[in-house]
Amino acid sequence: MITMTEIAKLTHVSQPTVSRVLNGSQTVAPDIRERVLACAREHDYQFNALAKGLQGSKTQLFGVLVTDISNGFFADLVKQIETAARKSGYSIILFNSDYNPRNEREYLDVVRRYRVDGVLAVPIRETSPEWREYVKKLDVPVVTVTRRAEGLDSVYVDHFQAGAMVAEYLLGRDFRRFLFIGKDYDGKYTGFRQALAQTGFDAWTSNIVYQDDTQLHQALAAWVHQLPDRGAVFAGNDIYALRVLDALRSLGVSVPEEVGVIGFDNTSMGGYLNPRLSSVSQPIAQMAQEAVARLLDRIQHPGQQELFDHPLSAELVLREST
Amino acid sequence: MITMTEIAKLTHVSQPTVSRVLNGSQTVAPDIRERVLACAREHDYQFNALAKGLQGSKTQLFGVLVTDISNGFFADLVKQIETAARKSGYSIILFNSDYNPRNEREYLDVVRRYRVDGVLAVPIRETSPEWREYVKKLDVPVVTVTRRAEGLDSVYVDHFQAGAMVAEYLLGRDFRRFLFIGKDYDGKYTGFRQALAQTGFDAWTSNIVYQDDTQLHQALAAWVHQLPDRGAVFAGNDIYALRVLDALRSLGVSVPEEVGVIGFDNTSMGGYLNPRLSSVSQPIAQMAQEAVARLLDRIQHPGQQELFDHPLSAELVLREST
DNA sequence: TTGAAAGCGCTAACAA
DNA sequence: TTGTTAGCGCTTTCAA
Repeated sequence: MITMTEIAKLTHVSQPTVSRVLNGSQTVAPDIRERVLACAREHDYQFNALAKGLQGSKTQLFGVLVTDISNGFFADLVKQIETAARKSGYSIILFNSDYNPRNEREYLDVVRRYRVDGVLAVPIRETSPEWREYVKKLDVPVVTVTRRAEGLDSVYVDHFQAGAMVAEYLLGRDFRRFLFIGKDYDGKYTGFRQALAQTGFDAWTSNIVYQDDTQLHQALAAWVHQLPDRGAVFAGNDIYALRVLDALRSLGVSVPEEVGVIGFDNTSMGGYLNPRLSSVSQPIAQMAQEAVARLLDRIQHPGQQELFDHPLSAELVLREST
Repeated sequence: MITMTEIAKLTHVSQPTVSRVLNGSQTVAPDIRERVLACAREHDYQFNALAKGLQGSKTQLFGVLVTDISNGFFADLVKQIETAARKSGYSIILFNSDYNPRNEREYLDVVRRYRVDGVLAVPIRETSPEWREYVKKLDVPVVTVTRRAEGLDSVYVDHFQAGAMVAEYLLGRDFRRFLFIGKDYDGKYTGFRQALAQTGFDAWTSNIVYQDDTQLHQALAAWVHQLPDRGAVFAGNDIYALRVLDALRSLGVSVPEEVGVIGFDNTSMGGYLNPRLSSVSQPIAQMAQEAVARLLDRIQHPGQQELFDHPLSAELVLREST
């Protein structure tokens, strides 16, 4: 691939002059400019981003760490991030932690090796103080996406509030027993429970941690069986919801007549399922844009103090399943 | 971030010696090694990948171009590619062309700027001679994934054969009229038609290009209406299939009794749909691994002539929808 | 308006 | 076994 030095030789000017032309400096004689540009075009010159990044800090690269790109929600998120980044001339190096903290830690190192200008991360252990300390010590600005991390810039949806909103809605739809699919420390579940507790339904709600389809099937069967009232399942994400729907179908339980189901993330398939899935929608594009904007801001104004911590709100998308 | 030169100063050795230690050279005195390693650890040294890539060619970076990461199939593919690449110490720069040739073209330039060691691409216009010429002229090895590009290394599933397989299967299931959702130049459709033609069903098959749900709904309604026999819809991908299923449901058509539906890609949701979706499965992990292996091979042995063009075979995954 | 020179962080000769 | 030197491709002074 041709370099500035080579173009300089071919056009009989100095290499810095080539640099000036190619970077659009106005202080170059028109004839030289023409000659250089023509030569660059002819040889399809592409600047060496590595050399550029070597002295100035700007590599025009973001590191993007997600937990699982094969989850439609994160796939959408990455797509939006890529789009937003590209608009500012940034490319993204993608990492998939697979919910493994070891990977997450390793990728934060890799990201530094490439001297990325910033990092967008979907953290696994955003509540872990050690993790936050580690991140803060990095010499790269990091913005946390979809989850709030204390002391770090975060662009996220308030899961606690979203969970409460789901509870309120389900109560209004005359569901009286509740099952959450996911971890018990999940903010959605905390908010969900608390809202239910206020109306005295605390005792009627439980959670199960998804392991595999057989386990889910059995747990659901048991739960459905002991239902005195109409129950609702709140799935931690749409993938779980899809499986719940399938399990209920094979159990012969009608949705939403006997049991309601609501998902989380409002992935695009939801609108086409049978029954169509109610779900909690997160403003993915907005999150991506704000996160990128915030990161660019941090890059342009390093050393700024105030944290960015502005939760976005989720929205209920109601369909047939509730 | 600390550099080799700084470590050299702190430990009173020369910078190349630091380089030797950190690269595991055995020709360094144990005490010096210890001192240097301790210092590097203490300051959390991370080598500068840009500086490294600047002279040697190896950046340990792959460019990965896909058409649409938000499609579950490609999301899976990217995940597998990332995993396979990481095993060889590679990171990936991700690009999403959104089926826009202009983007594709631009990203091929960006990829060169970062001096990636190789490119894995899901091409949009793999049949276009200009595109192939352009790619061949790049000084970066490119491996085409999921689609075959004449004259380029390609790791793909034979869509023509897969389409023929679908035709054969559907005929065996007593379907007698056929509708393909997708472009008429799609290899799947070509193979599908040809196989049907051999049995005299050519006149009974047509295709529609998906635009939006309303259009799909109307086209399906018309098609269903004029069905003299039991018909089957072959969707170009599972996303289309999901929409077809939904449209048929709202048309009151029962699947698979009146109309069969088969998808393509066998994305994970298929097994949970109602009815569960038959689909054509592509060996994603295998494709990713072979593509990465092939690319590494090209990088290690540049200038090798023979092309890699070995189609993998697709597999029918039969479920309730047919 | 242009060029010469230095230097970013590293690897790769070559010398000692 | 270690250090010196040069150079990858670029930007950034500083002179001319």
